[in-house]
Amino acid sequence: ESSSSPSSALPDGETRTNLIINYLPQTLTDQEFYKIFVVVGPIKNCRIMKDLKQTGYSFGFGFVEYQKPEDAAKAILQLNNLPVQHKRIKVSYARPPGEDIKETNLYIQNIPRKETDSKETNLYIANVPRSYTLDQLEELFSSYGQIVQKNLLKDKVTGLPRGVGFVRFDKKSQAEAAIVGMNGVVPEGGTEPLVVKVAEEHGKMKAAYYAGYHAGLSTTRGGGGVVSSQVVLSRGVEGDASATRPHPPRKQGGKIAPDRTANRYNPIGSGGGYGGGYGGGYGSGGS
DNA sequence: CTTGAGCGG
Repeated sequence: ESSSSPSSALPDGETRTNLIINYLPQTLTDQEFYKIFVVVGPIKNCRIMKDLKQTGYSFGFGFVEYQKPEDAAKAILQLNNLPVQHKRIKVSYARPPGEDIKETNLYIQNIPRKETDSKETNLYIANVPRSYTLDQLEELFSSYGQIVQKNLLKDKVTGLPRGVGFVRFDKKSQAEAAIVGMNGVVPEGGTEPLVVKVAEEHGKMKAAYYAGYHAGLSTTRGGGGVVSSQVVLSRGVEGDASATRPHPPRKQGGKIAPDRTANRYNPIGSGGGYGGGYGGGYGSGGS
């Protein structure tokens, strides 16, 4: 097997100081966040990403930039999978902002520049056969790329499968290929053609609500965008030529449903101007 | 019958 951990390990001898932390509990505060990671070494900057536009709720991930690369590496080893409240956080290298292709031995041309695209990698899948397991769902889509996250919805009361699931790919191109390849396909063990489209983003307000952010924002309009500001000094190589190996499942019955894959809308009203913007970056904590 | 949260600044 050729398992290359995408974000757990660095390509070659590259060093990075910037980490992305996933699966943060909604209730985790910036202070707690900082305290978890500062034990490894001095932090240059860290931040939990939040939707300050409306609710201020945590997106459930954040960034930690160490001053020293060895501390970043240490943090991955020591803090990845660390139980925090009801979750286990994931600590991995953040993607470098820019892409410097160093041609060492090879001439590389026409490399898609932003293949590391991060948005719209999450797919909504309906008409999943009720008998399917998570693994089967993954298997159904695994030929299109690395699946980084998956989920199958169950009925709240009965616990029975709803025939709706989600699959998140590492790259947008993989998700696009999966839509083209799987939308309208009747999977084995199923009777209806799958509906595969880019997932929308609901549940954010709900998450905020449960997190206790519902102070008084029903009519409040203070859009300003997502919290931000942090320094970056990592730049590196990422000659990702990951395989999109062909292993397309067969389409059955020739019964391909017409797809409307361009149905995305943003349920969250886009606010206007800037509102309350408080920073709150941690770091610069000397020894 | 679109979840929980995998990439900003």
